[in-house]
Amino acid sequence: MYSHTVFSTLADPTRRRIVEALRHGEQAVNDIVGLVGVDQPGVSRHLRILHEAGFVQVRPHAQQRFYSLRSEPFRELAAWLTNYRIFWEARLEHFARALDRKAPVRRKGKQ
Amino acid sequence: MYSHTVFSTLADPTRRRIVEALRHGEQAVNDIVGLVGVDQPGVSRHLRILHEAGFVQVRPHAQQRFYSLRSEPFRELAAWLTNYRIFWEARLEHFARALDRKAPVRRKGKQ
DNA sequence: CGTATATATACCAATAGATATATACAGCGC
DNA sequence: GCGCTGTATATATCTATTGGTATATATACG
Repeated sequence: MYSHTVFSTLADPTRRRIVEALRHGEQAVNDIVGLVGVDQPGVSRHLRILHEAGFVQVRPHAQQRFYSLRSEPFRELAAWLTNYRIFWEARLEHFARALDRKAPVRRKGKQ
Repeated sequence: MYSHTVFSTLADPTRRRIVEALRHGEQAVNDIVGLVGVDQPGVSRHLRILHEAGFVQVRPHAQQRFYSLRSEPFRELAAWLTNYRIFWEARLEHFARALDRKAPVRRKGKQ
């Protein structure tokens, strides 16, 4: 068995497409199949990896299984990235502005 | 030839250790060897991949080559992560606070 | 109870990536 | 010029992952 990390999980382009497909809400497996262009067993295998890595959760309903994203790995990624924030500081303003609603940034003209 | 993405580049733990080793400034190849626990040719091969992926730049000096981090891939990663910010919003305060020096967050006493 | 549908798993061939060993090349000091 | 050190590349081997086909399991429905 192999334990995937956040990065190795996202290293596969098919899995990134699946994550992308789940961005706006939960999807049944077959819906995902139609979106990512891999056959159903392939999608199921990737979903298992995504599940083991904590990226997705499942909600069974009838014969279908609805997958949706979990937040933890994204937080982990954000935390990792924080260590390197000096390298994308130039874009921090952008970033910060994205948070406006939640915690407005005080622009002080570069101080 | 294989073109690595930001994620597949970081998928390898040795490369993450190399990036980590470069976090606080440039290092010569042999210094990195001592830090990451892989033999020198191995480090060189990983450095090549990191270079091709835009993670590092080189400054030759005498026989040594000093490697240092570039910002672009980190910005790319941050941009990707932005699409999923709804998933780590809970931690945004933390995040935002990390920026304090640059753009202080207006704490509204949790509102 | 039997059939259809949705999903998961097993097995396979092909491929990609990692590590180590050996080798080549370049700059420096003597 | 010669050897020494630092760095890069080539080769071989090994392991892990991918995607496909076929099959198994589970739930719904008539």
